[in-house]
Amino acid sequence: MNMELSGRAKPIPEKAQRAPLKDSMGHAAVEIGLNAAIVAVLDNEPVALVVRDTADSAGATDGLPFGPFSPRDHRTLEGGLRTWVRDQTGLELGYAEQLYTFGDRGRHVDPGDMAPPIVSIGYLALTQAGDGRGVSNGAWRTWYHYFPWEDWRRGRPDIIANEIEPRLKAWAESAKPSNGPQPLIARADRIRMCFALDGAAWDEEKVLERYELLYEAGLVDEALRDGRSSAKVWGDHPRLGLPMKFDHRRILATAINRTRAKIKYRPVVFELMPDDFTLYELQKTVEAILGPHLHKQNFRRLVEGAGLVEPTGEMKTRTGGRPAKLFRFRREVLLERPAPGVRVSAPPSSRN
Amino acid sequence: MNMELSGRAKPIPEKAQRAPLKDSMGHAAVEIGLNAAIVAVLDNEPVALVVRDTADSAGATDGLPFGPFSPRDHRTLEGGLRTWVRDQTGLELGYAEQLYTFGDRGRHVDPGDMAPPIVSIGYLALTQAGDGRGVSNGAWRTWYHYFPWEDWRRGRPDIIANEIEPRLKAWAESAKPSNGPQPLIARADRIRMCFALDGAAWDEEKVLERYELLYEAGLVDEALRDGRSSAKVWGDHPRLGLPMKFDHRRILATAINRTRAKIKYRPVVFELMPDDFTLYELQKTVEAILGPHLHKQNFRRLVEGAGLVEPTGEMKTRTGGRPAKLFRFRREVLLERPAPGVRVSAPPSSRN
DNA sequence: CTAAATATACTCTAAACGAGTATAAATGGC
DNA sequence: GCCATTTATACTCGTTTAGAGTATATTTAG
Repeated sequence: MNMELSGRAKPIPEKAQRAPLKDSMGHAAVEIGLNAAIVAVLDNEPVALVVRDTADSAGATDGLPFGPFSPRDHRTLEGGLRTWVRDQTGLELGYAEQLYTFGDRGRHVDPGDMAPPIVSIGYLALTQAGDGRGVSNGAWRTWYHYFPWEDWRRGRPDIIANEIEPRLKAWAESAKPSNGPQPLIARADRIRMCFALDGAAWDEEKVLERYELLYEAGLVDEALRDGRSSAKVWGDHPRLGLPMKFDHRRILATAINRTRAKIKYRPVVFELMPDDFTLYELQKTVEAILGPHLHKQNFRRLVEGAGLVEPTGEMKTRTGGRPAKLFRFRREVLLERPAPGVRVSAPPSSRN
Repeated sequence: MNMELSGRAKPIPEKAQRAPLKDSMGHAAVEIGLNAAIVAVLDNEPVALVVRDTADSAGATDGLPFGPFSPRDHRTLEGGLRTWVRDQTGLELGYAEQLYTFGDRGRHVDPGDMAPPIVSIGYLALTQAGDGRGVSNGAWRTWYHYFPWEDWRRGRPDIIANEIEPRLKAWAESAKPSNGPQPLIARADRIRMCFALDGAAWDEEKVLERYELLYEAGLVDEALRDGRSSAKVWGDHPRLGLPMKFDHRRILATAINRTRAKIKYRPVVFELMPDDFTLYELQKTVEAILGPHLHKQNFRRLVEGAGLVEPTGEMKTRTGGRPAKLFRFRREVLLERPAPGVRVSAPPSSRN
């Protein structure tokens, strides 16, 4: 709590190897990592705030802002997170919610690298990227850098048919002559559902499921690094998305997943918007998060009909066409029954 | 992992006072508690599995099955949880999901009592209460013992109008002449929304919000115990629900909340049901969780229409009337787009 | 045999959803 | 300044779904 309030960036804490810690009963105490997936929309592009190891830029891997939770310095988990984010990026967090606590991670100890915390708590934060106070450290990067298969803005991404489908199917085949207990859902079915193969519909809310499937199949770099996959050599196949430090990519997947789900039933888009905006800008922001294109006329009807916005009275000219009315978020919806999100209606034509 | 597999119950671990633990960088390591809210439906009554201090039965407080996470013994967080539950209650957990990680708890140190873990991870488990293998320790108790204001099965519970409303309104009044920064939502509004006052509709998904509001207002025993409320004396007012150990009541509130929400959009009711059941039994189970009565004819249409169940071909006689067809869960829905839950339609007449 | 209880099929209406058409008001190139 | 283009916004229409009610079938209790 007695940390600098300035935006100057502190280096990510370097940790020596951990000595086994025990309390008086012999129960091991563990170190807890706090991690923030900070999401924004920049030029209709969904982005996350990543920090980079400044040490060696050669094998530098992106990571999320993070730091250990120390009950002595932080009164609450979220408080600790905000402190770390401020120190590392200069950003003062607004909306933040807890995502998940991960504890079953690979114990990779890359010599020269930091050891990951045993347990890490992931948070989702939503903010405006271009709200004046920029970040002093770290950079906004499209989340599609890490999850190229999630980018359906120009139709089904090629990487699915070219890379993911064949490699996953090979993985599924390799498990066929199993004599042990069959899993509840067969690998082939999981693959089909996750990646919309064989006519299945694309579900944009399966971000985490997809990443974990790829991890399990050993197709993302983290799986090999953690020693989870049997070090299969995929020849000269390109890597599937950029890897991240520790389990940060999994946390980011959880964050994207939560954002996509929550935007539909809680008014969280407005955390990503400036105070005043046009309905088209709002729609573009929703589309940046969700992917497919929405029906413009219905979108405006739904948003206005749900009482989510109210006109400011001002107009925005220079839109390239007829000037658009400016709207603001109608805060009072929070006092109405279950404050709704943007009920989106994707045209079936945009599926697949 | 090398623990007994038998159902014999182990006592809840007693801990001495904690010595400050630090790693080589000076970051404090903390002890993590794993807590299970195990939910079932017994005779159309929603119940949770609680364990009781056997030490002194006088001031005995109910608690959830729990124990510390020790990375040495547990490979995963969930694995550790399953071990603790098995040891303490003899129950082998089926469906389980992580709820939330709590870290901002009161540091109450009641001499003679155990010290609570600094960070506790709550899990929700769903199971059948009467599935043969009973529990060897612990008891199934209605969750309305701890949350009487959630029991709307016979209309609005009296405790809201008689106890909660006046005390909360007094608390809201006491904050009126504040000169500091106003909170985003006024206390009076939060009270109205949470407890459906002044014509607001009851939202059965605000379980956690309600408990936390009562905690903040100092109206639940835990608040005073934690030193969070200014020890207001509420005279001879009855206590609002039974208190629980540590933050277990908050975890149970989170569990109820999640169960009520999830049952609507994922097929989780079936974790609470035997393999074969009638549609009426299914409806009664849903109503036990959600509260209000559903429209019978529409319920069956929705459930059948969504492809959630399929007839077994058998009939159940002795229902007190015409025999009912037996159904089973149609597992294939898990392979269809977003596996749906029971889309319930509460008649507006049952609101308020 | 009859009343009461439950199961289940079917109908009806209003609202919501998804998609399309029409029109208004700006910009930019010529 | 005119016109093609672009964007904003209003309105219509058919289909689906939700909510509620009616009718009928089949059992048990007495």
